[in-house]
Amino acid sequence: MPHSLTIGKLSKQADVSIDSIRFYERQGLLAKPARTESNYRLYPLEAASRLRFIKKAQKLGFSLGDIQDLLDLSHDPSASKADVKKKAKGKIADIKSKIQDLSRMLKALEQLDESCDGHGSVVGCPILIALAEDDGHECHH
Amino acid sequence: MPHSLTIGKLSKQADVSIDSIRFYERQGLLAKPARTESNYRLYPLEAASRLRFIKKAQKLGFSLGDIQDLLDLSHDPSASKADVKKKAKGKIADIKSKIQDLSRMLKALEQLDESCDGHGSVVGCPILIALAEDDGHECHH
DNA sequence: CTTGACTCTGGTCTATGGTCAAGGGTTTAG
DNA sequence: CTAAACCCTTGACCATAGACCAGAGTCAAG
Repeated sequence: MPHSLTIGKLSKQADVSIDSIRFYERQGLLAKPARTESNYRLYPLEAASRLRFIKKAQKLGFSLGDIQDLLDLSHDPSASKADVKKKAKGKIADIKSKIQDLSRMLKALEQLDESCDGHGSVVGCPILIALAEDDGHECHH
Repeated sequence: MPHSLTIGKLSKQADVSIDSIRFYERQGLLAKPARTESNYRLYPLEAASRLRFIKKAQKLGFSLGDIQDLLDLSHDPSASKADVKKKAKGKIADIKSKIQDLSRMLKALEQLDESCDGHGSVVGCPILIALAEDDGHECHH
C-alpha cells in the first residue's frame, strides 16, 4: 500500500475522472497536492475521501460552491454545528421550492393531458389551444 | 391599431425581451419576419401570441427545443393529437423523475439535519461525518 | 437640424460541471 | 531501447437561455 497516489490511481480509487480532479483543484475544492520532480501530482491517501465527500454532497444536491462552503466549515475550528445545519436547512428549502415548482408544472400538464382525448388530427388539439391562448392580456385594449 | 409591429413594440406587447425575440428567431422558433427598407423587422400581430405560446410552454417546463417540436406539430396537418399528447406525457415523466430525485435528496438531507443537534463546535458534526464516510468501498481491499 | 430613441449585425459573456484535444515530457514493461 | 501508458499545461468546447456591448444606421419630435 503506497502512501501517495498519482492522479490516475486517485481517479480510479475515488471513481472521479482525472479531468474532474484537476477541475476541482482549479476551483479550490481540492488542495494543491505535492509534486514529484517531474511535476506529477502526488496525492495523500486522504484525497480519496475528500473526493468521496464531494460526490456524496453532490448527490444530495449541493453545488460545488456549496460544497466548498461545507469543506471550509469543516476545516474552521471556530465554526459551529449550527453553521453546518444552516447550510443543510438552506438546501432543504431550495429543494422544497424546486419540488413545489415542479409539482405545479406537473399538475398543469396533467390537466392539459386529460383535456385531450388523443384522437384525430392535431387541429383543435386542446393542449395546443391552451398554450396559444392569451389569457388576461387583451382586456385593457 | 397597426397591422404590424417593430421588435420593440412586440417586445412590450408580449413581455419578452428584444434579445430573446432575436434569439428565438435564430433558433428557428419564430419565423423570420418581413423587413422594412431600412432592414427593421416587421412582425404581424400574431407574433405576439406565438411568443405567449413560447412563454406558457416554458412555464410548464418545456425547453425551447421541446417548444420547437410542439410548434412544428401544430403546423403539421398530418400530425395527430396523439403526437402532442406523447410530448406532454414525456414531459410529465421528466418532471416526475425530477421530483423523485429531489424527494430522495430531501429525505436524506432531512435525516442528516435531524441527526445533528446544532450545538457546539463543528468538530464531530454528524452531517459532515456522514458526508465524509466511505461506505461500501473499502471492503474489497 | 439635431437630439434622443430605436434598430441593425456580430460578437462576447454569464453560470454549471465538467470534457476533449494539442503538443509536449516521463516512466515503465518487454 | 523502444513503445505504451501515463502525466503536464493551455485553451477550446458542450448545453441552456439568453444579456450585453460596440459601432453604425434610422426615425420621430422639437
